[in-house]
Amino acid sequence: MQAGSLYYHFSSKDEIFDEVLSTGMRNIHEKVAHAVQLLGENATHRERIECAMKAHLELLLMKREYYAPASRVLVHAPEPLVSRHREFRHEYGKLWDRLLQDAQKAGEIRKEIKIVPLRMLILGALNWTLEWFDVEHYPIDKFVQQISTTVFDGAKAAATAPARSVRRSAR
Amino acid sequence: MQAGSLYYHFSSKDEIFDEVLSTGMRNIHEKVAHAVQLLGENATHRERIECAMKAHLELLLMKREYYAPASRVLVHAPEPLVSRHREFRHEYGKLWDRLLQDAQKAGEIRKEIKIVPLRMLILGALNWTLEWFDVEHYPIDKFVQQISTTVFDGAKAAATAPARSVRRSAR
Amino acid sequence: MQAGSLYYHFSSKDEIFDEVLSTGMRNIHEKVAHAVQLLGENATHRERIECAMKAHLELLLMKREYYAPASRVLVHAPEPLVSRHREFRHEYGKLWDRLLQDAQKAGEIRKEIKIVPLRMLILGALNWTLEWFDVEHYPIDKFVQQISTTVFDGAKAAATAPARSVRRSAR
Amino acid sequence: MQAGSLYYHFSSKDEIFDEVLSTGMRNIHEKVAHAVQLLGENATHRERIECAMKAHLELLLMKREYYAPASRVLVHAPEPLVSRHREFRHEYGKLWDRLLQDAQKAGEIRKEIKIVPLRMLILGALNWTLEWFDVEHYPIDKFVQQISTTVFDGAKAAATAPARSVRRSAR
DNA sequence: CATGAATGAGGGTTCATTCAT
DNA sequence: CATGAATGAACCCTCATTCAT
Repeated sequence: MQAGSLYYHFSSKDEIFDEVLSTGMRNIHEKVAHAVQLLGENATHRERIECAMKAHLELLLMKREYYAPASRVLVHAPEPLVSRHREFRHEYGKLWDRLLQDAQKAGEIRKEIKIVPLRMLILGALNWTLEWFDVEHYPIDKFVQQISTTVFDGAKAAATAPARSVRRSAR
Repeated sequence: MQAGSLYYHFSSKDEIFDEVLSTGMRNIHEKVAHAVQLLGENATHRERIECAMKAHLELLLMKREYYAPASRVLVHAPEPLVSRHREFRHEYGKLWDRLLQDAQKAGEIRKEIKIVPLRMLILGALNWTLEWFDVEHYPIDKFVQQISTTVFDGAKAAATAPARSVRRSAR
Repeated sequence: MQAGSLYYHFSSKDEIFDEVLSTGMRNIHEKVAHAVQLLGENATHRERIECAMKAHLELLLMKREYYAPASRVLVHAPEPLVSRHREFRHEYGKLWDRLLQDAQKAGEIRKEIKIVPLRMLILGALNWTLEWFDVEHYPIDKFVQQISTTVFDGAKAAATAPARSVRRSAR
Repeated sequence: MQAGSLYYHFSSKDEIFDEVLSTGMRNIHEKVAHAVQLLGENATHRERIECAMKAHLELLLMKREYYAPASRVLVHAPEPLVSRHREFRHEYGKLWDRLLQDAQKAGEIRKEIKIVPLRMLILGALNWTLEWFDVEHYPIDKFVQQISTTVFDGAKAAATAPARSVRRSAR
């Protein structure tokens, strides 16, 4: 296909951006929602969240050629498009917030944990994989499991000598 | 300053990239190392790690105008430059690995936790803030504290009913 | 036509150089070959050579706007292109050498005359016209005739008193 | 020396051109005049002309790094400079014309030969060497001798069967 | 006298876009 | 629908020139 031919289907590059970006966002949203739904009602909330992580990460890394540029390119798009995209992201964020809130309500996540920062922590860790994760040499599942373990169970050693005891200095 | 003026100081756009990218990397490395060192010997490992998070995040977000484009631009740089940059990242990664390993040796992080994925989780969460964090409306410290709490202590509710026990049927 | 438009047809300035230079060379080669061929079999070798001179000179000077820059520009072209061009020149040189050799074999040029320097003498004289010849004020034919007379018959006075004998004082 | 430093000595690039081009012209003029003069009064006119050819060619090819660009660059210079340079060339041309005319007056060159075209023929052949002559593999003297032989004695075979006899067709 | 630094015009090139076919 | 061709703005870069020191 020649460059000029695009303009029969789209009226500008930004319109293509729009199409492409929202498709990407929609795909990830749908895949994650679908994967979680497939788990059925009997899964624990933690299982659902791990399932969401896995679905998100898999799509991201399997379609890396698509998602890596897309995330870089968004910033150059014109404002109306960026807003629309933020909408989508926001919708998608709500999906995660629901997952996390449900877990919290069910007692699988502590009350003191704030949902939004937790969501950003998780999605940040997941999205950043585009910059470094090597699918060839490390299984996606394993990384998901490690995030889950760290985030849910915590990295801290079992409560022997409380690290707290030392002085809590510096700003 | 006019576009042409740059070429007195640099011989090509890529050389500017190189300078800019490596300066950015060096600055962050130095700032984090320096901040941790200032803590002194009496700090717990967790405190050192929180301090590193804070230093990293502060530089990233205070010089956002610099770091946001830089992270997007790297991919367009010519290979030799990208390699050099990976070196720097690697060096910086080792700084974090040392912090985390020391914590693990000191018993502040569980033996089962793998250091590299943990580092990637933390740095991913930190770096991704460039995409969403709003310095005006939320204090950096607080986000650092939340990451730390989640990552160290875990998001899981206190060990009353083990989440695992819930498992019944699953899909 | 705008500058940018060229890049639909060529991928770089050097490619344009290449096209332009080789077309120029090809045209001159073809025109000269064709003109000589049109002369038919009955022409003397001298006539053929004069005809080649005329064809060469006419194209050069009628398309001066093209050939004058082209000859200046070649030196700035990248090596592979320069080599290719030397090939063409070499081919063209062989055309002249054939004309001259045939004349020599037929006894129209003395045995002692070396063909290559003779060719370079003639082509040098012809090509240098780009620097000075004024088509408006002097007929091309006449210059060709003068070159021919000089080169074939020699500028020397008829062999009455051998030039050597003249040696007296002079200046 | 830095680029800017030139502007203490010259006020523009064209002024440097001017200096450089006229120096080049002057040098060649002087060298040729001097060489001919050194020959003394007893030389034949042909010897003087050969000597001029040799001096011209030697300077041109020994200082090729200078003369080759100079001849290409002249055309890009501003009009006043080009005019001045034409003056110099003209002066130099007169030197040659004198040599040739003297030879003609002395009977060493036939009356029918026109001096100016002859001069242009000779200088064209000499100057064009910048484009092809390989000093490493061929002696300058020998080429001079060959030009001289061709131009003075003519390339034509001794008058046996007059080439003329054939029909003088075409054109 | 020389240099370091800046400037701005212009050249080579890319790229989003347009348009006739 | 698609293509070949052209456009013009913008980018990277060079180079003649200027100027303060």
